Amino acid sequence: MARTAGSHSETTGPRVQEAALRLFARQGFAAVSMRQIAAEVGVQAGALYNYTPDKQSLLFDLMRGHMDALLAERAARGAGGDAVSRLEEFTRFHIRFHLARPDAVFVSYMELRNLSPENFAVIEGLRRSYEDELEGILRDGVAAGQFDVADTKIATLAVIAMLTGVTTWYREAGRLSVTEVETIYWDMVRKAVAA
Amino acid sequence: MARTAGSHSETTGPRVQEAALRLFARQGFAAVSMRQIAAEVGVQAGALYNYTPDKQSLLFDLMRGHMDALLAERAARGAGGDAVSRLEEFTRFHIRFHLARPDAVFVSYMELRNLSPENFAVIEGLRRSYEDELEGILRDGVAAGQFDVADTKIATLAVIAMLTGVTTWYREAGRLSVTEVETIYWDMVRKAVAA
DNA sequence: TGTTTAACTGAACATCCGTTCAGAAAAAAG
DNA sequence: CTTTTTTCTGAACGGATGTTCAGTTAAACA
Repeated sequence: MARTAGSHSETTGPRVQEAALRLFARQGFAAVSMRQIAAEVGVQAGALYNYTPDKQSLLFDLMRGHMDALLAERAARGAGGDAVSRLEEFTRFHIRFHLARPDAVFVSYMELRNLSPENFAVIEGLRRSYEDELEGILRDGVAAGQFDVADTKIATLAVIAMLTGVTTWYREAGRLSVTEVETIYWDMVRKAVAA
Repeated sequence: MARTAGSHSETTGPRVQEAALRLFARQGFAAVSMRQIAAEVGVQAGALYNYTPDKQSLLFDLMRGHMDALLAERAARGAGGDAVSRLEEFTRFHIRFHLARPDAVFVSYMELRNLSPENFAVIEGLRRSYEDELEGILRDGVAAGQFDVADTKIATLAVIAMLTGVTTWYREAGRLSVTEVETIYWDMVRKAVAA
């Protein structure tokens, strides 16, 4: 028996990606088998190879998709105003974006070492360009006398680490809304780099 | 042929732990095989079971050892002074301790999901008690009017995330000494929670 | 309608996995 | 020296792994 009723390429493809993302986030890339992903989709393992050349590409495509979405949404926001308002925009955007896709964030931060060297270089480059935007804001603020940080590169990484950490504890059912969380973190970021 | 010359329990035991820690940090728990660890030690896979009941215990023992060392060294420091000086001590200690054991930090933060539920609960409890100490400092500072944070629990997690993030970029061969890094982070932490 | 095409099955491939254990050999004890 | 004990080997266990592929079936097309 092959190809049971109601199966279509257009729905199976995305479902493979969704199942892989969810499983990779919960168990880790190396601990998830192709048969497990296939079972989640409701298909035999061999059928997955209609949608991905191999397991490694499945991971890479998820990560690149996440980074592309991050940079695309970021580029869509207007970057006007002075350094302080741009930093607030960046802070709120980062929290909102990351809290909306906890699985993709988890996979993108935890599975870097499971990428092949070439794939790793691609993801690393995308991440770098995101960090560079924040560092540019900090540098502008320092030049304008609005910020005071000893080292803009370190401050960039410190701020991003602090903001991304929100994904480890935030739960939708919790007592705080995303906007409230944004405001609490913005308060700390603003003071941390203030002149 | 068995038991080649120069093999001793006293040296093999620690060597198993060291090899496991290094490999888990570089490849991840699930991606490392017992045969790989054994090869690193220079022994056959079966011999590992003289030193650990199973692979899961190997991971758990590494994590518990790390957390025990963290709490023990923390307890050894005198916790005198006002909230500001205690926070500075905590900040500098956290950075120094974590930069000294990058592999253990990496494993302890990345492999939590590979612990059995019971083992996870143990590690989580230890981590919680470490976080509680920082939250206590923040609460005291708020009560004394020295700090101003909207939510001490969130501020605790934000500060720890920021500080632990240092392990992702710091390299011993880099341009900054550990003490310089401590000072840069302390400057940001101090301002972030300041009244 | 019949024919083509895309999607999927089910079995197979070689290889690796964690773990066990009888037996061998070196070190320690007497 | 001989005996005991500890440490390790080497083979084996059942099962899981990623990936391939000939064959089957449902959908799309003519």
